[in-house]
Amino acid sequence: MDTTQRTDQQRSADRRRRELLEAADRVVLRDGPQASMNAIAAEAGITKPILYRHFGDKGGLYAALAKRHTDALLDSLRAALDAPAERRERVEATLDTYLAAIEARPQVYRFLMHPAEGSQPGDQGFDVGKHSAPLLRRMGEELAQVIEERVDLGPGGQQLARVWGHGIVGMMHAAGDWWLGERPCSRAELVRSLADLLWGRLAATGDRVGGPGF
Amino acid sequence: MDTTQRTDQQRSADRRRRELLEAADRVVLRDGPQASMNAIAAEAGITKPILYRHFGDKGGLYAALAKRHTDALLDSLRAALDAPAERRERVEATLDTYLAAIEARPQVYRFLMHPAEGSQPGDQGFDVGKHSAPLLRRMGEELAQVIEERVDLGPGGQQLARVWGHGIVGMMHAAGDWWLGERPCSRAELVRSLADLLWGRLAATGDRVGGPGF
DNA sequence: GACTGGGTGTTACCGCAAGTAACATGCACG
DNA sequence: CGTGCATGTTACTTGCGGTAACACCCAGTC
Repeated sequence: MDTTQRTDQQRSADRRRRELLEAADRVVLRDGPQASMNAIAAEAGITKPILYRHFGDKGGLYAALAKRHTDALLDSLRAALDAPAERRERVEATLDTYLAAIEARPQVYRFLMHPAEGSQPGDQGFDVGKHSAPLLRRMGEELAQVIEERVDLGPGGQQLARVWGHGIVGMMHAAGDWWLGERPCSRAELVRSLADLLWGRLAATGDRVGGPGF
Repeated sequence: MDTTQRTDQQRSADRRRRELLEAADRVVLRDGPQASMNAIAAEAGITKPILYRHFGDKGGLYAALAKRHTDALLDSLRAALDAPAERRERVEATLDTYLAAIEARPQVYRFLMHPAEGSQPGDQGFDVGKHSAPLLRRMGEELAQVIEERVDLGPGGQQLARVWGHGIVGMMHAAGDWWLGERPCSRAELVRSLADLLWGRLAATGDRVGGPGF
């Protein structure tokens, strides 16, 4: 009855679970986010019900899979974010880390950005606003915390930090997504451009001469 | 054979098409993005095959529906963006317009942000980077164009404007999505915070005293 | 050695949604 | 009248998420 007790069976079950996750990983890497449970089970050399015993439903498998990658990516980002360097350097390193990750494994990244989706069994709660990928939310909260810790924003700073955290993450995500599709420039250029944006260059630059209106 | 010729039948087909779109709109507004073709057909008082005759497949209906809303939203945004006012005022008006729209009709907004998704019939092209909602892409391009027209960014400005367009749109989207879910502050505060971010307040604010490291 | 319990595995099925024949009907035009 | 054509239907196929029922293996135990 001791909860910390780990029997052989429990350990082997954990190992099995990890194997299944790795098989799922391979399928997602190959087929993208619409990988079916059947395909994943086949890749793991088993059949569907076992997957369901381990993960409950597709959302459960999704969550477990997403957690692995999200944790890994967040670790990298934290490292870049907490480096002992100037703020601009840290920001650029963080952007570059994220972009390098999505560039290296676009299928995984694509998978992570999609929530549970349809799932026909009865109307699930369906809270509005829940549709953004958990990865984005977690990154936003993480960044918010770092900002709040390290930047002196005065009163109301906590809320400001959270807005900024989610905003910056969204900027990074959307720009990265677009860049991945069109590849209009090098990664370094993209990083520079985004950092410039965050550094207020939009506000600092003058109007174009001869523009419309006056 | 004249392509510009419009027979009575063609006009009535167009009207029918518009009626179907409005029915679909109603269902999406009620059921969210997982609205089934059956439900839409029932709402329109007809049956599935007619929908398929008009729109090809679910993606076609999705695209037609999305286009209507996207066009409408983009018109509002253009109005805010092109107003004869200071840049900061225009930016705040644009942010507020977007946020007001998603606040007013969250279901529609949620629908717009989701691409075709799975669609099991054979692997469609499946280009990486195609997964971001068309609305986001279009808003990004639109904003990029406005930035390029009105801000003097020097050489390489076109590319910079595009990066910024997509980045700013992503910031707006992610922050809006998070805000819609948690409602941590008023819309006006959110607008102010985001505009502050774009105005470089992150770079201008000093480090926190007594922070970690040194 | 027989009995029992839990984890692993299977086949076969349900429900549901997308998409598709194949058939029926109303209506213009020669 | 018949020929074309758009509009509408019912009834089906396919594929996926998810589940029920049954079979096996291997511990521990009397």
